[in-house]
Amino acid sequence: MSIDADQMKAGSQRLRVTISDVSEALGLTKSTVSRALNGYADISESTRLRVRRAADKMGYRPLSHAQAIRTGRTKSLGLVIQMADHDAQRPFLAEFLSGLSQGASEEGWTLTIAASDSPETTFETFRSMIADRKADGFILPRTMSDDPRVKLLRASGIPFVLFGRCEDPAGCAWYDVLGEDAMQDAVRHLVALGHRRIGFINGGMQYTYGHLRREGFLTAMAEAGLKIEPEHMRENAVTIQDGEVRAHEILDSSPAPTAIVCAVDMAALGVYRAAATRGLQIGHDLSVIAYDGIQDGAHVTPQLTTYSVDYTHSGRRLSALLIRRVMGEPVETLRETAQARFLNRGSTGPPA
Amino acid sequence: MSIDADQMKAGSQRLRVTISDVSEALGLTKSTVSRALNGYADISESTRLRVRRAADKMGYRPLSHAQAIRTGRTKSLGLVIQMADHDAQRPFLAEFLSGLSQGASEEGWTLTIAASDSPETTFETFRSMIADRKADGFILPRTMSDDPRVKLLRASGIPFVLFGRCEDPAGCAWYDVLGEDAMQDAVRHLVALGHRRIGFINGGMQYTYGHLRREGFLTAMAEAGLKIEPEHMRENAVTIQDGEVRAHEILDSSPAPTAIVCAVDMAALGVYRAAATRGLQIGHDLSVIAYDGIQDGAHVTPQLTTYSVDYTHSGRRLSALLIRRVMGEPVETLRETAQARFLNRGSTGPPA
DNA sequence: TTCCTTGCCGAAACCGGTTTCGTACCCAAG
DNA sequence: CTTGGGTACGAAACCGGTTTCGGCAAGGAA
Repeated sequence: MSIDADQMKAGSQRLRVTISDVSEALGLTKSTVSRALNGYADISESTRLRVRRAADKMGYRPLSHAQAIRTGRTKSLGLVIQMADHDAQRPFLAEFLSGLSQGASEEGWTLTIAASDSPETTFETFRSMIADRKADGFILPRTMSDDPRVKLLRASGIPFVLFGRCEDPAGCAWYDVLGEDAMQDAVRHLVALGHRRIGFINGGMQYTYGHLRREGFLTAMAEAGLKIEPEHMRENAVTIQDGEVRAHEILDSSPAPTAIVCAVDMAALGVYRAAATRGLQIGHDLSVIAYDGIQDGAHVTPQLTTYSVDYTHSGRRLSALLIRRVMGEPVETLRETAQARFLNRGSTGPPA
Repeated sequence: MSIDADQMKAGSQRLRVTISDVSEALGLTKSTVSRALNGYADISESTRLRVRRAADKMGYRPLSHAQAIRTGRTKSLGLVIQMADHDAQRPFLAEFLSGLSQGASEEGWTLTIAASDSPETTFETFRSMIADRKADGFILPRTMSDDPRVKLLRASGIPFVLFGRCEDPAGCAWYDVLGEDAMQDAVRHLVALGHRRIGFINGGMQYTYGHLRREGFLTAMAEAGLKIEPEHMRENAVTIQDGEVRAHEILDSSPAPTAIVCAVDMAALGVYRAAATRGLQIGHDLSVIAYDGIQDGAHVTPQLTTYSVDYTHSGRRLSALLIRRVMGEPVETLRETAQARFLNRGSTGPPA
């Protein structure tokens, strides 16, 4: 008869196995069992094994909130979703959450989330989660250049990890995908195809990624000896509508660029629309390369050439890093970056 | 000097106000303070007020995990996101989570989420969350006709609330939007415009909503004295691609319908594509009415006429209901339904 | 006056763990 | 044979709350 069966019979939770049950079954004290399971040095290897086995056999699972009262750690990671930019994060929110959850549960941790409808309430949400110890640390997606969340957490001494990077690295652990390298690579790709006039539609400039991707673009342009035309540069495009508007502006210039690099896929889909309106054929009259790898990019014609980010994996890494941070590892050892994967699809070609 | 200032000064958490601090400050015992704050009857109104005020002034916030050890309640709501159908839920996941979070935090509860990559792991995810008491109850979105999650939770005696309805209402609390009424209304609307041949593209038939919306459609068709053409009926379309395929199939029939009702917006966007391919003008050559109210529906031409569901509000109600359920209210009093809101936009017109 | 409620609060146990401290035991060194 | 130092575990305090139980004092009925 399994533990589950026992529990079911008891209705709900009567027969939960506690640490006392384990210790009594072994003729040891609670303290010994506790230290054995937590790997203390003053427990002999033999009893450690004995305890470990008995605990497993009896189906003992320590209650994290019972541990929390003494250790102060809830074993839960906090995430505050800012609804203000949920339009921008909508395409990968599900994958991202999935990754975070996987990374957390692999270590027996959980993911506690809260949503804030406005930037002002974001602060209050953090404060109350911190005050109530609802999370041991926080994941901060969409890092901004001057991020108030970072200031708050830094001042409060609460561990956190960025999805993105930070100019002032003090106290900051992070995971990021090198968007600047992707932008650079995109330009090189277009140059190799023969393009000389290349436009750039950037994403939100309040975020650090905006500046980084801009740098990447400019670097590659300079490297190729190409001139930067201000009329070919636009910013803050994170939706299809944004992209469409910016694309028209850029294509109104003369000479218009023969290719456009977009910092985010959504903007690129807007470029598709603008091109359709103008009778331009993507991949022929106008080349487009973007970044993110959202699903919709595979469902337009031609398929969008882009740099794909694995948001599931990103989430998993972020959770892993944050857990290590909460457990006391120094931030310096908790910084990872990765490269986006190039999806060479149909939206590029030699200039017409 | 505020509490926050005290805490900041202390570095991290040294000066947390405990219930003992409050009781000592008042010359009472912990037990009296506890009962006063929790509304026990054997505390006089005057001391209750005194305690309440002192607690507020001192910034006392009970730790939910400290309470949990005795009460057994974590004050957290569980949500397991099934990645299997995340394509279908992607458009409103953010709003939904936001609503859930709002509803939870309004009562001082939190939202704990986990993701399961496959239907098989879903079960395991629930089991481990239950075993570890990570949540006091669960929200079950996308209710299925024969839902294994319901069986599991019912058998375990764990409270839950459905986003959707259940044919066997035993132990089920729920919140749902009456999609069948919307489908019915959609048909009436089209009939009023003069349509006689109306097609129907349904969503996932494993879900209860599939059957309900089908009933709604059929009821209104019968009511209008219109014949049901099997060639005009399709199912299991939850993505743009699904909708596109189904639309072509239906439009290949002859006589083809002059209007199509879709159970989900995504499918309707597929109908737009099929229509474009065939040179049919939506709202003129072919009328379309759908359901969900996703953002994209406002960004196609013509704008999609649809029944809009407020997923934020739905989430908020679900949290509220589940909390009441966890606190012991009987399920019979915890069932709510609402109507979708008709967005009469550009995708309908009289038959050509 | 006495007795019995009733109202209101204190004392202490309890929840399920963790952590500090003390100590019995064993072995090697003096 | 004593002494010193680890090793490995037990005893008990502790974390921050909740809940049971008991008792004191005031008030009403007998």
